[in-house]
Amino acid sequence: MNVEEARAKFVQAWGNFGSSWGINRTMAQIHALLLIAPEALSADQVMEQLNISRGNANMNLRALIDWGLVSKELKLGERREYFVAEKDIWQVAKRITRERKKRELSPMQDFLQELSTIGTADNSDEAKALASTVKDVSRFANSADKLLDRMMKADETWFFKILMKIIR
Amino acid sequence: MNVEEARAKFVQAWGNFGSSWGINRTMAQIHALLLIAPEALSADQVMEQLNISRGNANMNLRALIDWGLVSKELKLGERREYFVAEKDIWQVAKRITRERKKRELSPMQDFLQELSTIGTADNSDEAKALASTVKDVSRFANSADKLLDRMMKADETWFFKILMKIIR
DNA sequence: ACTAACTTTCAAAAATTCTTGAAAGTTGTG
DNA sequence: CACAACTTTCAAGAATTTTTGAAAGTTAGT
Repeated sequence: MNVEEARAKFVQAWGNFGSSWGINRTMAQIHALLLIAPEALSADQVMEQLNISRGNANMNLRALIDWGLVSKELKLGERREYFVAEKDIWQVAKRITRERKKRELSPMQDFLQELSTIGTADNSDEAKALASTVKDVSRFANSADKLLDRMMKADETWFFKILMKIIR
Repeated sequence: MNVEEARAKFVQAWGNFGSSWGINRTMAQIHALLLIAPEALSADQVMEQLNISRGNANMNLRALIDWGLVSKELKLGERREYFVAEKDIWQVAKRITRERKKRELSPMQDFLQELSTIGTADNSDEAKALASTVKDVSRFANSADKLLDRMMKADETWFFKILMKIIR
């Protein structure tokens, strides 16, 4: 396997991986492409290398910027925008965690909070089972929330230290 | 909000939550329905409560069983199968983690392993950038793998203890 | 072995999500 | 301002994923 093949495979694999994680295939592929690019790439280079349309490239690049995974880079005296990926994997993990937490965990917590205030007047088995499940899930979600917050404040060294302690 | 509304909202919300986590909406809704059901439900009851077809109910119930989140329950002298969800949220989290790890993390690790063996003969910037990214991602994936393994062996009490230590 | 009571399968339809590309928008330069 | 060089938008089309429902399969009881 030569380098070109390996690069293509990496991009492909990262795309599949991403799509099983709620990040769409193209967005993940662009991310992969930029992760292994020695230099910043223009939108046109991304379009050409992945064989995707201008609109698609633009939309997904913007999404990557939203997530904090990619940033624009301007070259002196050039009109065109270039893009670079954050290369530090620990930063990447933290940013993905932050976005997903915001989009998925927080709304769920708000919702559980809202549900937990329903009338305690009803004594049916249905009401009891619901209340109990809501309480358990809330407790779990709150713990996860705290854990992720702490993770995101930590630096990589600290993270690996904790990790080592946990896995002995 | 009465109990019926609250139950419906819970099922709905769990469905959305699930679908942002690679578990399809109906599968997550069935799971929610069973989580808050005081008693085991038959396939027909699930179909009726969620307004879905027999095929759909059957397929997703089977998937939930595959994931270890639901089990069949036979009532004496009855032909029909009933279904119950694992109610312990910690168990639920562990089983979801186990499945996703198996389906998503392991293939990625295998793939990175394979890529890491590519010829070190090539000295281009492209080759160096790829090798470096692959190495970093591998290291991260291996750590995550170990952490998750350990988590899955732990019991809930132990988990919360560690958690408290981490989040102080 | 036959039937009735269920469960499972799967090809086609529906729903959802992603992609395209052309048109509209923006911005730096002469 | 006018133009060229880009970037952004978005409605329509394509691709993918999910759902349906009827037919086929299974199993317990007689």
